[in-house]
Amino acid sequence: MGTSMKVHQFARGFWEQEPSLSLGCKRLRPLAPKFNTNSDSITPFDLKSFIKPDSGPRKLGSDHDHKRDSPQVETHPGGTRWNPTQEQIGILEMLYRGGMRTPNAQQIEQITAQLGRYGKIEGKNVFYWFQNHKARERQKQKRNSLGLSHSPRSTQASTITTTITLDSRGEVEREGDSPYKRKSRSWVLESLELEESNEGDGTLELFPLHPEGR
Amino acid sequence: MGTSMKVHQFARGFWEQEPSLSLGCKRLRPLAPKFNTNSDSITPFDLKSFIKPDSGPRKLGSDHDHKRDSPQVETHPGGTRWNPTQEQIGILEMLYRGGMRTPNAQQIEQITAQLGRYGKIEGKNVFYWFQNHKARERQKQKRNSLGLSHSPRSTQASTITTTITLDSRGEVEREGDSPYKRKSRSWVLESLELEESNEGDGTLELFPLHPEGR
DNA sequence: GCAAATTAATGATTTATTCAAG
DNA sequence: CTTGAATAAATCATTAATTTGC
Repeated sequence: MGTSMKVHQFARGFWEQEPSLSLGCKRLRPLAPKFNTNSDSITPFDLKSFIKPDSGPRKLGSDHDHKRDSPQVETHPGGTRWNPTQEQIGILEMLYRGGMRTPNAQQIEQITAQLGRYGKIEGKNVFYWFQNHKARERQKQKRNSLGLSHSPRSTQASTITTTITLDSRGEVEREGDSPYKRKSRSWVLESLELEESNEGDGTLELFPLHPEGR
Repeated sequence: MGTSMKVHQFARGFWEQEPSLSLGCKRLRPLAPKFNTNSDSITPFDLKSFIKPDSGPRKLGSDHDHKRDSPQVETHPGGTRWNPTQEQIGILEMLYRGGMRTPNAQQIEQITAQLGRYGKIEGKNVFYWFQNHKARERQKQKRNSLGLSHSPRSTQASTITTTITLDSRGEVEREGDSPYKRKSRSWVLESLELEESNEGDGTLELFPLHPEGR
């Protein structure tokens, strides 16, 4: 328990050499009397340790039985993206209409748990769904208000406005009315089988959690 | 897959507390209304549980500090935001100039480990640093090219050419010329001392990892 | 010389845009 | 075409550097 750190990733690194980039980009005000307090045996910063060992690009999504993770290259893993079921979508929309905009960590956790009953899903899927749905609803609305005077083509009639009764006591935030409120972002551990061996070899996956804004 | 979705722990963000006062506040968990999830997965999906329980809507705006120390302060012991030391900045810049743009999970992990020698740092700090630095270098450059479009004076005479020894074997990718490549985002567990078994929620913190793109 | 007030940097979040799988 | 996924741009918020008045 404390400080276990393990990663699971799926990407390759990038070491690009920028020829010019230049611009010293030094801090303009380096005058700060900030000194590192520790001065013990600081290794001279071994650059090599930063080199990407290239080792572990992992696939994500469907995790097959990679007992010993085969150094699978990052080729698109099978079943890459989430494919929501009807129930999942329905619930998500219900929540959305109920006023939920950008769930926080706990909420995502729970939503994911619940939706997991209807099909495979991860926390980040929920997160992304809200992000996308919010954005797209907004842009759809904008398009409507603009094009409305023009061609009443898009049958986007009647916004649902179901206003579910969930006891969102005063906390339902409407789509556009929040002046803006900022909550801090939370970071959430997503999951993953961690039947790892000792030493924290469990692969973890996470997702960020944006509380919402503007 | 084992399909054992392990769950998520999460860490609340830092909520401003006393802007000026410093004192080791214990990290408090926001204490979410996370009721027992062990109610089996047979729950018919309780909508209520999804409603924003509060969990930290930070209305702010011109609002100032309230003195009320709600139990959800959760200020990190050290302080709120990462304050890089000179060494850390130096190394990061070195890496940046060396071509690193958006490190992947492993890289961040290592960088964080190394930089941790010089001061407190978390993985997400590294991640954010690269994001911000990249963006700000870019905008600085743009601003320059616009304002100084006529001065042939390239103030940056000699490119550093330090050519860090990292054996970026064939992995060097250019900044702007990459046609485009997209890799999936990775999410990495950052770590965390989690003590305080508040109903078994270890606080974990993570950071996302973008491979880079475009 | 110090400390409150001001300004400049920059860490952290949110939103908008883009890419591509299905 | 729809939409999940990912990145970049914009924005917010906080800390440091700097200035100012004593």
